[in-house]
Amino acid sequence: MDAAVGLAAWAGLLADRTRASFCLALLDGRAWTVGELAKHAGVALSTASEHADRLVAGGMLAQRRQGRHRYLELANPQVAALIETVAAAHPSARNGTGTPVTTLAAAHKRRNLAFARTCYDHLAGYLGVAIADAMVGNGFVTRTHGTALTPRGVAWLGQLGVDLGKPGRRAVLRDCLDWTERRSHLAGVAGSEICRHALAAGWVVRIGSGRAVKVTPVGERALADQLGLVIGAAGTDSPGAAHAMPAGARRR
Amino acid sequence: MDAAVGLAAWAGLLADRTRASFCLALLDGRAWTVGELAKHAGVALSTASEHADRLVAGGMLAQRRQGRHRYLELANPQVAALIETVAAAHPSARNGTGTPVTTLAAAHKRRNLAFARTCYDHLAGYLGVAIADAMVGNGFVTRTHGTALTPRGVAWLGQLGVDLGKPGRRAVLRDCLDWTERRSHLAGVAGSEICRHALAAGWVVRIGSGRAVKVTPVGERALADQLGLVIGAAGTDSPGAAHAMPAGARRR
DNA sequence: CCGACGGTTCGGCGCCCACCGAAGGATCGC
DNA sequence: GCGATCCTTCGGTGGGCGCCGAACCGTCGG
Repeated sequence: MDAAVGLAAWAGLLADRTRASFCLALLDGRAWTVGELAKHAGVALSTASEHADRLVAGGMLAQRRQGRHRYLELANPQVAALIETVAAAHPSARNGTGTPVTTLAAAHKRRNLAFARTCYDHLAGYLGVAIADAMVGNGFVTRTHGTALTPRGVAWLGQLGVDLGKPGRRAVLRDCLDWTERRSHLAGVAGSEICRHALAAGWVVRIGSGRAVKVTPVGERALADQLGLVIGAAGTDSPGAAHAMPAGARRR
Repeated sequence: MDAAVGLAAWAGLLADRTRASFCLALLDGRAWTVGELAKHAGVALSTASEHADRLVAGGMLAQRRQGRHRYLELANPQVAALIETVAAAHPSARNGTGTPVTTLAAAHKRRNLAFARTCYDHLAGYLGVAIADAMVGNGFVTRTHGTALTPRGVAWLGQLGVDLGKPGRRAVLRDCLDWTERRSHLAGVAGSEICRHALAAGWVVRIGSGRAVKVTPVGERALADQLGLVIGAAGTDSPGAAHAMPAGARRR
């Protein structure tokens, strides 16, 4: 009886078309913003916000607030597995429309596809995290007391032709949590300038119209020379890559 | 989006306290009448009848009409496994402070349930998990690559008089998450046959009308002989003997 | 300072649905 | 035939909740 209440409450979280749509979308293992989820489900932002509240309160989703964004993801792998199981098993799974339910395994594959992309105005994905790590390894960035550029790092940027100018309101360097890698990459003015330079110098080029980018041979050499960073042959691009991104949030 | 509708519809079947109560009750693998379910859930007969309609229409339950009775049971083992999984995993463990007003009788009932019960058509609870572990320990079941019956396990079952027959659609052996022990017990055809044999051979007998069972002296001897499994002084329906439950033996 | 933008809160609307009691079968035992 | 039992159908009621737009707030970048 008591168990029935709990079971009903849990099922109730999924028992709404919009919330179910959220959860299915989040099965890709990434974190989506409220706005992205709203657009995906076709509801107003306010509605999506309220649904997000309920899903978080019910323990189905976890959230992380970053700046003016609110990122939502499945609370844990157990929840993901459970949703997958239910979604795969419910009778109408054979919907015939050829839209199979996304599995976590498939999502991992897709992760490799989008191994490099832009996030706002800086680099993200595997590439972004790798660059961040390499800069720490080379002593250009320190993370001992928060994340900051070292004098050597400033010099390195200057040698690339990047002038950070006078300190303004925007942080010079900031960590930005990468939701495919679940680790931080570099944002802020420096992150933005690194991205700008990488594009300008032909280290990376955009793939299609989305946020995905790929590393050119020139870029591979430059990254190896400049940062000792060896990029594996990972980045296979495919039309699916851009499609895998949450709609919206592509700016600039 | 299409999938979201289906998922929401399916979850919606469980997203009601009364219907969830039905499904949980039906996890004992028996067929219940509408009247029994109504009384169990504490709703009017008419209400129960309507809920039964919805659950049948949604593919969760199957029905069989016999004379003036309408028997309801879970549609298939897959549905049973799904419900059990969801019930075991839903995060109502921290369901809030005040809830459970438990009577002593209810507590005893629950202890019996926790000790040994049927789950759909196989054994669950402490007993179910212990049997599963013992079968692994005796080399009858392997869990190296998923859970499977070994040749020795097949032979053991044969010696009990259990013939698994030809492989059909249903898995021969499957793990089923136990919601009191939070560990896996054995389901599938083999799990079902073990339960059937245990009841037929008088190893266990049902307590009252619910899912709870208790191990008989014959069963104790048989489990010790066959599996080297020593069960403490059996679960019983008498309040005084509740202490006999192998409290120290729980978990591992 | 400003405007742009993502998100939240609030009031309100409308619909869905869980529930009940009463009336109406259907089936059993006699 | 009769009454008893089990169930279904139907009308009505109440509450919950999904949805929206408008107002508001905090953050970002200039």
